[in-house]
Amino acid sequence: MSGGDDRGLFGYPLDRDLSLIFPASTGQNSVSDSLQDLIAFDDYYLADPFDESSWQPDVGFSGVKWGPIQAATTPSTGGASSSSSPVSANCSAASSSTTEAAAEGEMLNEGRRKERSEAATDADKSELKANKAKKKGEKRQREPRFAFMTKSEVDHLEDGYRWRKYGQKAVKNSPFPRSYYRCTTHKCPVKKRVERSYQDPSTVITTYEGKHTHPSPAAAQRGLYLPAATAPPPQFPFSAAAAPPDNFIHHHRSRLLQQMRALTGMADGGGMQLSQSNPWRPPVQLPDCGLLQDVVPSFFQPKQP
DNA sequence: CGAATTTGACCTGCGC
DNA sequence: GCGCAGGTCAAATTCG
Repeated sequence: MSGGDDRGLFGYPLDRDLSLIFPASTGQNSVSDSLQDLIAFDDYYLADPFDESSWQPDVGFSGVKWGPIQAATTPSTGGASSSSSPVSANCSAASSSTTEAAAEGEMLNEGRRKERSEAATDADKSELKANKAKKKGEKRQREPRFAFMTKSEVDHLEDGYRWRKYGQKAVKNSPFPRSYYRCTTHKCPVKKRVERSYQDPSTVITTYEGKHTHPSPAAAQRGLYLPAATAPPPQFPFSAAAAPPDNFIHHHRSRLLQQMRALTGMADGGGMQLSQSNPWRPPVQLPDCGLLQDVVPSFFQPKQP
């Protein structure tokens, strides 16, 4: 982080800025503690949530290497022409496979259920075989994943969505188990895995997979989320208005600031000016598809003309 | 009593 | 083909 920058993400002094994002009820650490976390962890990210090109589409924890992110290696599935170029920053392209993958996964699960059921008919079984045959030769495609580390006492961090735990597994070379959660909203394909780092037990590693097809319940409850017609579902695990997981923005504050500066063409270290007419309104036009908007509460965003 | 969690079994993919 | 590890299912259990 550059020195001398005592302005927060939205131009407020840091304390106030972060408290806007993290209401007192959600904050576990003091702002200064969190900023220390930021410094400590900024170099140890698995993927940069603000740079889709760093999203690694098929990286399980076993395959994770800590360190700088390389260009995304998109899975080469049957003639896909993605080659080695980074994932497009285009929103629709980034989300295109989500529903298909979810449907496919559901089909496989359905097949398993039928297979296990003693009542499964021959017709069911043949249908299952057909499905399996269809799947054969197609490499199963995973949805993009995004992982981040958080210093926290609790494993399951509040992120505004409702999750149901559906599994837990022991992790090789780690005394801590990995928990599997699914979004409880009907037909929402998002899953997340939570595990504690064996290298630093105070650190929780959370991996999100997929994109929510609905606003966060927490946001809806507060009436902050725009209607679906005007606001697309969040492209990022966190909804626009819901509080992101604890420390998330704390950990990525420097990149948020960088991106904000890039968007505004502001020189590094320059403070942001707030609109006097509307103190809640940011002085910048956020991109339609930027991930940033999913972290920045919707009420910070300027209205479309 | 319904919802959520736990947990052992099972499936899949991958490396050898 | 075999074994291992990750991921998921679903019955049993616990919780509110």
